[in-house]
Amino acid sequence: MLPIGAVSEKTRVNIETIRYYERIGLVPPPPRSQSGRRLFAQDDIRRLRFIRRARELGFSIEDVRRLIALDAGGGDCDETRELAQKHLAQVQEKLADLRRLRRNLAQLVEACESGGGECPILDALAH
Amino acid sequence: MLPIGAVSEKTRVNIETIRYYERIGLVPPPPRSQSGRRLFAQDDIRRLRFIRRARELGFSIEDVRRLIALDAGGGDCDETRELAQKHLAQVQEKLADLRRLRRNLAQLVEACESGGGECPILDALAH
DNA sequence: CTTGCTTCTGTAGCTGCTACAGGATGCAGG
DNA sequence: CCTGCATCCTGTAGCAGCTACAGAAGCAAG
Repeated sequence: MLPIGAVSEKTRVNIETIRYYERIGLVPPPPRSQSGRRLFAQDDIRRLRFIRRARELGFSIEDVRRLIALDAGGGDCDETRELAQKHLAQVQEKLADLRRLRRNLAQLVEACESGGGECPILDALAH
Repeated sequence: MLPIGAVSEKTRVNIETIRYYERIGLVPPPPRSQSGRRLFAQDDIRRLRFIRRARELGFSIEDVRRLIALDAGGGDCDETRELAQKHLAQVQEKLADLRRLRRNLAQLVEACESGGGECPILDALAH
């Protein structure tokens, strides 16, 4: 049974974030020492790592909740894949948006570099 | 002089957002009618459009503030370009991050599609 | 006069944390 | 045993950039 600081190091999840996850019910409230300090078991550490990896893959907290449920429920691969595919599609969309944005921005910067009278960036924003 | 609803339509900036911009000092408080309703002039409309375009290019509110100042100050092209370049660099970074993310996610989904025993996605999250 | 649209203010909510303040505990050295 | 520092606790507020109310008031047409 480890205190929150050690768990934070082991899982690379911020202390405040661990407490936050407890507050929103993403991890179960761990037992406490006599003086009221949290004491985490191996299972909690596993779950926190699971959460961190899912977050690193960009899943929302709500998605993480579902993934945890799927994992606990024996691991329904079809549902899991569907969730991941949906998320992947959103990532693709964001990528497309960001690429458009980059193109537009790069064009303006380029126009700006080639000089001229009025600043092309400010000009584009104004008209 | 137009009321906020008309301005919202003309600029395609949400009514609530216009009021929000006024609150944070991004647009100056317009004069009011006798009954206290905002009345916007052509200049306000221009500024709101300017802001919308800058926001669509992904500039932060603070950046927009600077862009407005640059525009008002005669349009220093060097400074404007620098701002835009910095922003462009951030966009590129975000793109790189998102591409990494997509790769990882796509790999998992693919592994999942080819079937097998344990769900590869849940497995990856757990280990 | 009534109906229904617009606008007003002020406040709370969203996501996912992060950063305090102000207090209590735990542990190691002297 | 005492001191001092690290760790932990709770509760609240802040970040970005809006959006969504509630509850009141004005305005215009029929």
